[in-house]
Amino acid sequence: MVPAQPIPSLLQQLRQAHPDARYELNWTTPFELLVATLLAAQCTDERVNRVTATLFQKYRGPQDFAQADTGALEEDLRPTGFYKQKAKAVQTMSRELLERFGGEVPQTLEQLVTLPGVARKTANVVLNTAFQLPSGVIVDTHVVRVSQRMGLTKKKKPEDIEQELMRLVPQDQWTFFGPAMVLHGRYTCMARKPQCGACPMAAFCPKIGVEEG
DNA sequence: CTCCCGATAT
DNA sequence: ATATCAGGAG
Repeated sequence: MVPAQPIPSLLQQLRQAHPDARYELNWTTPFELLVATLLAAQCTDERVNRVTATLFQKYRGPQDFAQADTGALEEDLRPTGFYKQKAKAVQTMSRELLERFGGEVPQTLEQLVTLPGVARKTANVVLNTAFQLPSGVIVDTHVVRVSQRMGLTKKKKPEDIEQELMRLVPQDQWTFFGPAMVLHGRYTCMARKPQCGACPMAAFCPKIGVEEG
């Protein structure tokens, strides 16, 4: 599909609005970012950061998560929601990381996606952010919503939307574009009450299906 | 498509 | 009190 406005100027405006767009999860190693991104499923980055601040002092690497008591880990992860699934995912992911990848976070999307709890969004966050690799475009709930509102896509499925965005946006922009769209969705183009009056991207938005804002 | 779940906005 | 937020697996 053809976007309402040319992509180059859209990217330029987006860069002006979010000059140093980056993912807002706190991490010090690729492994920590991987865990934090797993925990971020259905949960705000802010809450994940509160949990990981203490979590990463207690669990210093995949070894610690692999050997942890599952019940204790569940309690540590409780505030992020879906804590039983997440504890299981983090623990089995850590074990597979040790067994199959020598405890190192793999640097390809194909390998990352084989880990439990890791799908394209999580893999792209890790690759884009920790390794600066343009493996794909991060498509989370914000990017889905913003892309649709801006008329960049009419697709519904995140994977289809990612394909469309990868086609529209030059690859060397992907690691900027994803995080910038996330920030725009989080702070301006919100799901409930989009700030259309103060939106820097308004010129690129057909405002179709956007309720009063 | 349903389930997983706590936290915050309304 | 209840709706909404926000990914992945089965």
